[in-house]
Amino acid sequence: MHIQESGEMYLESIYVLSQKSTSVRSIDVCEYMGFSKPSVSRAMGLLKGAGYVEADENGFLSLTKEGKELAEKIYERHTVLTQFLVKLGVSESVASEDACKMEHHMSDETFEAMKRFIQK
Amino acid sequence: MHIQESGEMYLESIYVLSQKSTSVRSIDVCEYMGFSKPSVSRAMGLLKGAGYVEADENGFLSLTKEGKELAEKIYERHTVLTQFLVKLGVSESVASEDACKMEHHMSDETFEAMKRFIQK
DNA sequence: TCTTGCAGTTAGCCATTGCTAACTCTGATA
DNA sequence: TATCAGAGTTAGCAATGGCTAACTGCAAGA
Repeated sequence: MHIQESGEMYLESIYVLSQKSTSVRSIDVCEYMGFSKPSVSRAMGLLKGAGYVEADENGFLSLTKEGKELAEKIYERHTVLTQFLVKLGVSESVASEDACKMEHHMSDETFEAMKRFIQK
Repeated sequence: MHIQESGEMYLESIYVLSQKSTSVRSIDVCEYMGFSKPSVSRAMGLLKGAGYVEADENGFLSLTKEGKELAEKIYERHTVLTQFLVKLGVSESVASEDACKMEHHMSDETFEAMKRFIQK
């Protein structure tokens, strides 16, 4: 199942919020991402349909196995890319900001090369 | 004047084509980018309106001062980013492909850091 | 009980950016 | 001269992904 950059951002947000709190609702995603309720509602519907997200009867969101794998992948890219840029001399805040944008636009090969770089 | 990622790609294409040939037409941009004539036609209209591109009475395209500055900036990012990734151990073809996507998504600060890295 | 407020959904708008179909215009050739 | 091909434009479709307005449904407090 193909997923867009925006879908990756939503998954990553749910993943991050899940680590800070035991329950994540759509409204938490709204607040975290700065998007409106309808935008998040539609995105959740799409991600549910694609099998990445589930919601229980109270509307609490959780990632499926596939959703979690993808979210972890993106989140790892975010953290590695941030560290990588900081190691290159970029300021912490700009590094995190750029990581957020660049994380969706690189191949596994490039990512692995950056990972090797920060490990040595 | 704000410009989208797609606009940057069009400017970069015109810039690259201008260096290979003395005259660049819309149809050359179509062939180079793999887009249809209407897509390129509309993009040229927008870029003309935004003051980045001009066309003479024969339809030959040229970049304005602002257009050229922007195109050069993007093109420099492309070449520096490609070299940077190759230096990190990424294969030439993947480096160029990723550079094409990432060049639109990084701050000046990150770009300068990458430039410093390849110079040492 | 009635009302109020919060969470979520539905309907529909808008911009971006690709596309095809079909048109115009111009210049070259039969 | 008449036709034909190439370049460019216009009109309009589709998907993506934000938005607001307005709705529903529920739970808690007056």
